[in-house]
Amino acid sequence: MAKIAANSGPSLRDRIEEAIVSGHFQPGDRLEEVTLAEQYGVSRTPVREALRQLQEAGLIEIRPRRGAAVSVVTPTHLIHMFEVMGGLEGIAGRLAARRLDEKSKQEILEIHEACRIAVKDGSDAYYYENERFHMAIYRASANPFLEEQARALHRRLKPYRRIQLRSLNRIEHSFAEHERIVKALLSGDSQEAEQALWDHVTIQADRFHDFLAGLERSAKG
Amino acid sequence: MAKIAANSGPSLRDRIEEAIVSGHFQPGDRLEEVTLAEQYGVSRTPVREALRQLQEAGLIEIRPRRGAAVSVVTPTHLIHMFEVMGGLEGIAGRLAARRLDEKSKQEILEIHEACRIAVKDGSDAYYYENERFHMAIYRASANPFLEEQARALHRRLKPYRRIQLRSLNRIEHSFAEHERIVKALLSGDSQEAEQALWDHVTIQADRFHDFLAGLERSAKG
DNA sequence: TGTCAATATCTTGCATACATGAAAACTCAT
DNA sequence: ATGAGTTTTCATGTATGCAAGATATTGACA
Repeated sequence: MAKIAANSGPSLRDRIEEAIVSGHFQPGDRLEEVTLAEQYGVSRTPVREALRQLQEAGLIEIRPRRGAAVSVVTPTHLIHMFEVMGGLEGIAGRLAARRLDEKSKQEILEIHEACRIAVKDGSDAYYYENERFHMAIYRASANPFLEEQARALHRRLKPYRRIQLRSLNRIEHSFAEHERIVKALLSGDSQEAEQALWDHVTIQADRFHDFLAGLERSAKG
Repeated sequence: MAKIAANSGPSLRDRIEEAIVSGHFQPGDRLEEVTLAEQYGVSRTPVREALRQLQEAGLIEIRPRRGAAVSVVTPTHLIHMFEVMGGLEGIAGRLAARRLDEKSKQEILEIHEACRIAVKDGSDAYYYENERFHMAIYRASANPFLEEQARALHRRLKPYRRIQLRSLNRIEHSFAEHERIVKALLSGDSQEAEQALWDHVTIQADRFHDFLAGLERSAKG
């Protein structure tokens, strides 16, 4: 756990969250107030406040008198989270198909083309464009509350999405699913858009499951 | 703002949340740390921690150096929240229809019968049984993460649900919608269960909209 | 040598004091 | 009387001290 530079700008809560989703703090790591306070160059009070917020967001768990630790996410728990993500994206798609205005339409098409190019550039480029694609759909739902909820969960699932994008042919398949989504949105078919997004997201949970199973096999063999 | 008895048990965060959703603190009310600390018989530190958590949950807004205030929920914002609620309940229904085990099935049927009886007893009894009905569906989804998210939002929408239950014939209509939901769940029709729950929940947003329009008309007339 | 218990250390939970910035009140000039 | 500038007040943001509980360590005994 290297020292992290102290400064102003993003809130302490955001900075610790970033350290968690980026993997700097691993699941199960204990987060001691004094240690964090030293690392970020502040006192315990703001650290405590940040930890309470992260607890509310579900990223860490605080047990009375026993301190905070990064939430351990089991594969089962992860599948549950991807189901909710799929549900939220599904609603976003349902609403977006009905409410798509010219601006959002252009934005989604533009990002979709960027995705097409990124497919050839490999994992990192596609990862970035894929993120923009999903954010654009949230926005197109014309429901800021939904957008906020979706973004929060999306962010929390970030590390796991990155892993599954590396699996075989996943990028090509992902892009094909995007095409189905775009088609549904443009034609205003809300039912199809919802289903396409649900499938697109929950398949990631399946892929992650496969990934873990593969890990276990190679560890044992 | 009457003094609230201090004791141990539910966390301060939960107690303040209860005071907000029950209407003890109204939207727009400023929440001063020292005042709350006195009311609950603690110091500012735990109050601050609770406020940070409630901010994360969206119930209050904290602006730097300007303190905390109960979030003001506009009708538009409320509709957005009901849409997300409808989406979450829809997913719960979709999953529940597929995964319904004997225990959940019996529980839902039992509560549904209690609802049938409560229809005649009026608003308060039905309000209570209705809540149990929805919780049972969350549980039947066999997705604890979804259950948690749904419960949190359900709780936040509590006050507005109560209002709309008072509108004309709403209870009878609500119960008819429940029957459609139960039927879909029992027949394992996940698509229909999802749609039924979406309709059931989002119609509440419409009713609330009508309610507000009526208020404005009578205020002007 | 292994297990259990007593003690020591360490970390959290809460309270309080001080610093800082914003809103309100007040003064003065026009 | 009104508006701008200044001052004052007050709430928030942060740091630190103290108490209580949990974990780790050490030692005794079987």
